[in-house]
Parts: sequence; structure tokens; C-alpha cells
Amino acid sequence: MTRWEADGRGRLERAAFELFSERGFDNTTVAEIAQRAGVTERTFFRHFADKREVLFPPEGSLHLQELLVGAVAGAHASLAPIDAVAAGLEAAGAPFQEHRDNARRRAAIIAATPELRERELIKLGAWSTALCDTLQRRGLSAAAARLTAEVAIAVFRIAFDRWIEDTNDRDFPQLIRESLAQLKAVTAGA
Amino acid sequence: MTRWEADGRGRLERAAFELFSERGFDNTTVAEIAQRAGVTERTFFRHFADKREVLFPPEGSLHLQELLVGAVAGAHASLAPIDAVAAGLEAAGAPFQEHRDNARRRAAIIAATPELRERELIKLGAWSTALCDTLQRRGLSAAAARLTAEVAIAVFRIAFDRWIEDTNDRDFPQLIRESLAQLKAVTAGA
DNA sequence: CATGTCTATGTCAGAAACTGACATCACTAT
DNA sequence: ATAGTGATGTCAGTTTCTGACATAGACATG
Repeated sequence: MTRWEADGRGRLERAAFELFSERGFDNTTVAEIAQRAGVTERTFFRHFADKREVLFPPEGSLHLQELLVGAVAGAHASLAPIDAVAAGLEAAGAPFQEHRDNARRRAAIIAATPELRERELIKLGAWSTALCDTLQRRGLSAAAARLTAEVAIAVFRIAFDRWIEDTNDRDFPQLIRESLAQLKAVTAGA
Repeated sequence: MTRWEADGRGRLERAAFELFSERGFDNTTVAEIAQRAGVTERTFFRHFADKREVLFPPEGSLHLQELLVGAVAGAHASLAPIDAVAAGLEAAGAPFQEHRDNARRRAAIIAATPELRERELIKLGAWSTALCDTLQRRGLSAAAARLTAEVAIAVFRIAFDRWIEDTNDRDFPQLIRESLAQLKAVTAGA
């Protein structure tokens, strides 16, 4: 038993999610989030570096990054980098499958606010950096690794957006494969 | 004669650039920028939506976006999309050539502060959207256009970073072509 | 059992980023 | 002349975020 209700951080995340959904990010103050979670505003800022960060908890983002990097690092050495990366993207995408409604709500919140889109972009940038390191460890040159990593993340974002918008319930890994195939077609040139 | 010194906006941009260079973005207040420019803090916020925006004036960003889009739209219809895009990227990159020192200083400021990197990413995202529209007007499917546009911007960013870091004074268009060639190699698969 | 340390939180004051409402004053058109 | 326009100043207020210090339960140690 602690002095306070357990999992203050989780309560803050849920309160923020609800309030952002109801009235939008801009029309929600940190004080309101804290109040709904039953803590102080100051406590909010001890858990999250800033107001946006509450939507990007490390459990989610870091975990996915590890899946991505792990799958790429573990892919058979004979695989071309781009195909090792494909395996990584599918691995990172798989966990979403069961949380589609939630993912959609979250995407809606983020899409509605430029500030949040900025944050999302830089989070994906971190994935790209991690992926780049991993690819270099697979023997790729720094230049090729950077390019591959950036393009891979672009493919992930596009596949994710398609998955969110998709009305036919196609599964995420499949959309990754399709996007990647389209990438190969598009870059093949004339 | 107006009541005030001319070009308050430009003075604010220059003052901000200097101060950010000298002491960094975080250690500079808007009040200080305004003071150096000889205006009020309130005036700053009438010219720029927020403190970061002063580093991303529309004259720069929008102009380049028009070069990019214009070159792609004007590229010969027989060109493959990816090659039309290559022409656009070179066109957008060309103006930098003569302002390399300035570009480098600016890049240093941005690289030093996550908040500014976020803003830069979203600005490039706008380029991507504009490019996507243009590609669709060239007859590309929405899906292929999005993919091509995102990848193109990734190539631009990478080429730009290489150009900034480059010690051999290679020119920007050339770096674009090299990066694009590398992209084709990397996506070709095994 | 007493005592001390650790950790998560509360309290408070304050800086800095931003916003809305209203005033001012040169310039411009009628 | 007079009225209107546009860029700025003034000022009060909200919101985000930070630093310093206090508090209370959990836990270990003697």
C-alpha cells in the first residue's frame, strides 16, 4: 500500500486521452488532466516532459522500436537490407492489430493538432536513427543505412495511415508488404 | 516615411538568428529578440505564430516549395515520376548553393534543439504534401504519389545533410543525384 | 522498536510563451 | 478636412513549464 492511488502515470495518460478526445488538445489544460487523474499539475510534469509527451509513452514507442530493431538485427544475413527491414516493419506493426480502435482514436487526436504531428514525426525520426545503427551493424555503409532507414520509416508511416483509414480490415503486415512493393516499383524508374 | 523603422519583420528574423547562434534557442527569450530588433514582444507574435517560426520564414520555405513543385509539374511527360521528382529536387536545392555558410549556421541552430527539428520536419511534410498533389496531377495514383513524395523528401533531407557536412564542396544537385542513385540501388532488393 | 533513507507526491513562487482588447499615430483616399 | 487603414504599442491575463523545499508512507537496518 502506498500513500496514493496506484499508477498515477497511467491515470494521467488515460485522463489526457479522454480529454483530448472530448474537447481537443488545445482546449484541454494540464491542470484539467491532472485534476481528472487525481494528482497535481506538478506531478504531471514530473511524469512527462511536456504536455504533448503524455500521448507518446515510452512503453509504446520504445517497445515498438525494439521490435523493429530486433527483427532487423535477427534477420538472416543473406537477406537484402531492404527485405530485412521489411521483416522489421512487419514485426513492429503486428502489435497494433488487436488495438485498432484505440490506434484510430489516437491517430485522430494527433492528426487534429499540428503540435502533435510534429512530435510524432520526431518520434519516428528516433526509430529511423535506431534502424540506421542496426543496418550499419549488418555491414551497410553509413550512407546506404541512412537512406534505407529513412525510406523504411516512410513506408511504415504510409502503411500505418492506410491501415487506419482502411475500411476493409486488411491486416497491417500485408499493407506493409504492399507499400514496399509499390516503393520498389516507383523507384525502379523508367 | 512611416512611423517606425522599415522591415520590422526582417529585423526580428536577423536578431533571432544572431541570438540563437550566440546563446542558443533555449537561452534566448522573445523579449530579447524583440528588444534587439527595436520592437515589442507583442509585435514579434504578430509576425510569427510562435518563437520557432522566426527561423522558418515563408519567403524561404514557400519559395523553395514552389521551385520544387514547379519543376516537377513542368518536367516532360515522358519522364518517370521518380525522375521528374529528381529534377524538382535539384531545382529546389540550387538556390542554396550560394548561401552555404548561412545554411550551415542555420542547420547548426536547428540541429541543436529538438523543438526546432520538429518544426523542420513538419515544414518538409508540407513539401511532401504539395509534391504529392503535383504528382497526382501528373497522373499518378494517390497511393503511388504519396509514396514517391515521401521518399523524395527523404532523399532531399539526406542530400541536404550531406551537403552541409561535406568538406569537399561538392554541389547540391550532384549530391541529389548520388542519393537518388543510391536509393534505386537500395530498393532494388537482392 | 527507533531511526534513517528513498521515493512519489504536494506546495509555492516565478519565468517565459502566448492571446485578447483597446489605444495610437502616420499615411491615404475621398 | 475627415474618415478609414494598417502596423505598432500597452496592458492584463492564461497556460506551460521549472526550481526549491516540505511531507508522508514504505523499507531497511541496527
